[in-house]
Formats: sequence, C-alpha cells, structure tokens
Amino acid sequence: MEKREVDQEEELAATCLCAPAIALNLSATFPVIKACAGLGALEDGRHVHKQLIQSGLESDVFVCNSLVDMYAKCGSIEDAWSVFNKMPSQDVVTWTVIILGHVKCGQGQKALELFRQMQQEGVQPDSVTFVGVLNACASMVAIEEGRCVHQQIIQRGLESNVFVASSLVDMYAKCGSIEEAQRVFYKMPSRNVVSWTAMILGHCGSIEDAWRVFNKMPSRNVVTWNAMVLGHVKCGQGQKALELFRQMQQEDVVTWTAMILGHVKCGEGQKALELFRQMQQEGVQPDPVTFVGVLNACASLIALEEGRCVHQQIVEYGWDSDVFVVNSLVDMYAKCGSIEDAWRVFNRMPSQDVVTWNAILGGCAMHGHGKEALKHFERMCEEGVQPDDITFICLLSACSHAGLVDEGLRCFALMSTVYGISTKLEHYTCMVDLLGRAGHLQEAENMVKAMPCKPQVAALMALLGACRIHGNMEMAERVAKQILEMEPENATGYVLLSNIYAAAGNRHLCENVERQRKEKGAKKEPGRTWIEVNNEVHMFVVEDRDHPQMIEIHAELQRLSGLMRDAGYVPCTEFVLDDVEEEEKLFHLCHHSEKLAIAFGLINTAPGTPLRIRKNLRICKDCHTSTKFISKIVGRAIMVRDANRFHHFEDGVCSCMDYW
DNA sequence: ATAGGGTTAG
Repeated sequence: MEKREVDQEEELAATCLCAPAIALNLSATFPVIKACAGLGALEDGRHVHKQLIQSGLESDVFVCNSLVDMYAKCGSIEDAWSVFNKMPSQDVVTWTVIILGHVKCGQGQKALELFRQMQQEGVQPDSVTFVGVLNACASMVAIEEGRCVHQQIIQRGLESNVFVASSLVDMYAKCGSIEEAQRVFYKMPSRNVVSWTAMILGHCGSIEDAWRVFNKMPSRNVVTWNAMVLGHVKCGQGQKALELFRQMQQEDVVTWTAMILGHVKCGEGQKALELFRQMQQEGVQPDPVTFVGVLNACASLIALEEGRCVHQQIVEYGWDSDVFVVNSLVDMYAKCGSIEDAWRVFNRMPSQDVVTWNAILGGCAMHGHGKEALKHFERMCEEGVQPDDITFICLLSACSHAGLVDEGLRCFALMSTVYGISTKLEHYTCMVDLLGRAGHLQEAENMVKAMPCKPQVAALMALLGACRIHGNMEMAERVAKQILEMEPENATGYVLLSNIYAAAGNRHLCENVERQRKEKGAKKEPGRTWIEVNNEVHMFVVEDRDHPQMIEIHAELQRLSGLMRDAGYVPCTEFVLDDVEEEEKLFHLCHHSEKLAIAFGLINTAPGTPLRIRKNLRICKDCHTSTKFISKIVGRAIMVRDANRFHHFEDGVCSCMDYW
C-alpha cells in the first residue's frame, strides 16, 4: 500500500474514533473499517465495531461482511467467526471473506472445507471465491483439489477471467505442473503482468527457462524483475542476483527486502545491515517484512545495540503489533543473550503463540540455559500453548548443550506419548548429539541405527564430532566412511577425521585424509566468529594472523590455556602433533576463530561485561572442533570440559565440577 | 480480489 493512502485512511479512522458521541452513518463507516483492515489495526477495528452496535447498524449485511473481512485481515479469525455466526444469513461475500481469512493465516485445509460447506448450503461461488480457493490449493501444494476446482471454473465459464486464470497459472506453477500452467496461460485471451509473473516463478527450478519466459514478456515491471532476482537467490546464485539487482532501473521495498533476506540466509548479516542502511538512504520505506529480515540479521550477528535501534524504528513506524515482527523481536533479544528484553517484549504481547515460546526456548538452548528451558516449557504447557516439533528440537538441543542427558531422554519419550508429536529425523539427530557429547557413544550409535530411515548427514556428523571429543578412533573411522560416501564434496567429514588422526599423533593417516579431501575438491570454508565489543561487531576468521592486537590476543590465549591446565583440565584430544615446530604450534593456537574472538573480548572489555559471541554455523563447518576448547560461554564465563569434569572460568577464577 | 519478500530449529 502506498504511504499516502495509509495516511488518509489513518486520518479517517482517527476522525471517527475521536467522535464517539456522533452517530455513525453507513457511507462513512465502510472506509473506516477498510482502513482498520488495511492497517491491521485490530483494537481500532473493535472500537468501530462497538460504535456500530451502539448506532444500531450492526445488522446490515454489508457492514457485517466488512467486519468479518476486517477481523480476518487483522488476524483475529475468532472475532470474524463470531460476526459470521450472528448473521441471520450469509451471502457469497461473507463466505468468500472468511475463506480468504483462513487462507491468509495458513489454514488452507479449513478454507477448502468451508468452500464445500458453502456450496452445500446453496451459496454459489464467484470468481473471487475461486481465487481464494486456488490460493489455498497452491499453499498446500494440493494439485488434485486444484484440478477439481479448475473443473468447476470451466463449468461456470470463468476460465477466461483474468484474475481466475492468473490464479490457476499460479496454482499449477506452485504445485510443480508447468505443463498445466502453460496450457491455461496460452489459452488466456489476454494476459497481464500477474499471469506472466506467475509463469516466471513457475520456472524457477531452471533459471534458463525463467529467462526465456522473461524475455518474451511484452512489458516488465518491478515485480517481474523481483521474481527474476528471487529466482537467482533461490537457485543459490547469490552473486547473479546481486548483479541483476544492481542493473534494475527502479527497486521497491520488496526487492530490497528480498536482497536483505537473501544475505541473511547466506550468513552475510553484516551485508544485510549495510543494504538496509542503503535502502533508507535512497528513501525506500521499510515495511514489516523488511524489519523481520533486519532483525534476523541482528540476531545472526549478536548485535544487541543494533537490534535495539531497529526496535526503536519499528515502534516509530508503528509495526510493533505485527505478529511476525514481534516474534522476530523476541527471537533477536533471546539470541543476543538479553533474555530480559525478550521477556519484556513477550509480556507486552496480547497473546503468545508457539513461535514466540519456541524463540524463547531456542534462545535458552543457544546460551546453554538448559534448566531454564525446561522450566519455561512447563509454563508454556500450563498456559495452554500446544508444543510442536520445533519446540522439542529447542528443548533437546538445550538439554544437549547443558549436558542434561536424563532430562533429554525424558523429553524425547514424552514428545510422542504425551504430546502426540511424531518423531522426525531432526529429533533423532538431536538425541545423537545429546548422547554423543555426553560420552555415551554406544547409545548414540544405537540411536543412529534405530532411526526409521536413512540418517541425516547431520546425525553422523554429530556422532563423528562426539568421537573426536571423546577420542574414539575406531568408531570415528566407521562413521566417517559413511559420511564420505554420502557427501564426498563436504569438507567437514575429512576435517573431523584428520583432526582425530592428528590428535592420536598419526601424521601419516592425517595427511592421507587431507589428500583425499583435496582430490574430491572439498573446500574448507573458513570458520568465522563475531563478537560485539563496545557496541561494535568484530569478525574473526580462522587462522587470522594479521589482526593489529594479535600479540595481546596470543598472550591472553596462552594465559587461558595455562589457567585451564593448572586447574586440572586434561585435553583428551589435541590437534597439535608432537613433532611440529614451535611456530606451527603458535599457528594451531590461533586456529579457531572462536578462541581469537574470546581472547579479544576478554582483553577489550571491563570485568563483568558479558561476551556476546556468535559463530557462523552455516559457513563454519568446524563447529564440532570448536566445542573441544569451549563448551559454552555464559555471560563472561567460559566452560570447557574434559573427559570427567566441567571447568568454569570467569575473569581468572576457576571452579571445577564433576559431571555425568 | 489475482503475482514478488515474512516469525521459531537443524
């Protein structure tokens, strides 16, 4: 929606709301309800509704239809239904808006049921109803249902309606049937940008075909260009997407947002924030979706201060009641380690959904607060929020990071029996990680074998990582063999195995694996770590030797290692071979970007300042290797573990405890 | 009323 239009609507809505004593009339009411719907202003909408009741206008069928529509668009489907049910009779518009409402909130199945129900009650669908129902089919990739609807459309002679036909093209394209999409497309008496765009998107599997359709278009607008940019992002051709983006004559908010989100997904949070700044410099107004992308970028960088500024802007723009934005805010604060801020946003929400709770639990997991995660999970259930499969992934990984084996096993069991959630491969993978990290290698391997289908590479990687932590070379070779067969071009398996050989002092085998890796063309991606120090985000790359403070950083690392050894920390595996030169040892000392970042953080911040560290998990595939040195960082404390104990270091003070 | 970008995990 154009900014100016919003302003006018806001003005109208405001005028109406400021004059509660004046009886409303019908013609003035429609634009106000429409304004509330367009702005997603649920509370204002409720207010208008109340006034309508006072004015005795709530029985008018047109008014009721617009109220149902407003509530559905504002995301309160319950209110929409209560208006719907109070109506003496519903017409095609009433049914259509409630169907569209369900499609919008992702309940495609329910939308199709309603479509059947309305016909049973003798109400005939029109072109708008068909558009909504086709949308539902597309969102569920339900091609059979889509074909039935198509039949009905032909029977009613609506196939040449440009809206209906465009939706048909879109539905077939999204369901993966390019042939049927083409058949409808070429039969259309006239085509508009929408039908062309739907065709382009249908060809995104093959970017060459998409280009062919694109080049045939009689005229192109921003949306079509966006589709092409997005097509490249989806095909993993980020560089090409960027080139295309730079070539565009005019970009809109969607183009910028797609670029921002694309960069976040590729682990380029810093670039995403740069794009956001550029976008604003060029005078493009961000919308809620943009903010979701920007908050994701802040979360991925643990950039708390940046995140706070973005939050401020969100409030200024008035997008702080958008459910996606608010959930992203909770997630950002939780990931940045500021659980207090996360709760503050959480408590201000009128109601929290499973995504909000998952964001909180995920934040706990990331920061090693296993016990807290379990406590919050209990509260979540008490509040009547149904946990889903992602909830259990968060819980299990929280248990894994905190070494809570029994609790993890209990959650795993309760998941299907009590909560009726089917165990997915990801849950098994979490369990392999949990058991393996805790040293129950045999149980972890049994878990891999018990998986109902072929294990994910991630599960085997978790097991191999555990073999490295606990120095089991025999199992490591067995697991690595499977990994290298499944993904010979993935460098992580080779790196882990060669680390295990190095730790055992077997230089020959170590070099052998390295040779294999190079033969297969598996490229090691540099591990990267970000740390926020004095409101600035610094990035460290593996084997970085050019940092201006490198001497101090090395000294700090050596001090830490000494401290740990003095406290009885026994490294169970060591990458550094016995016979390497002194200089090479120093090289290994700065091997991990995470170590560099921690040392940098410790020497540049006052005692007591929490360290905010984030590893780029997508790029840094050596996350397993880093767990040996650092188990987790909580505030400023660093936890490491060897075979028997947990060691806890905080500003030069050390405490040890036995575990499992 | 139709087309492009959206929340949580791994």
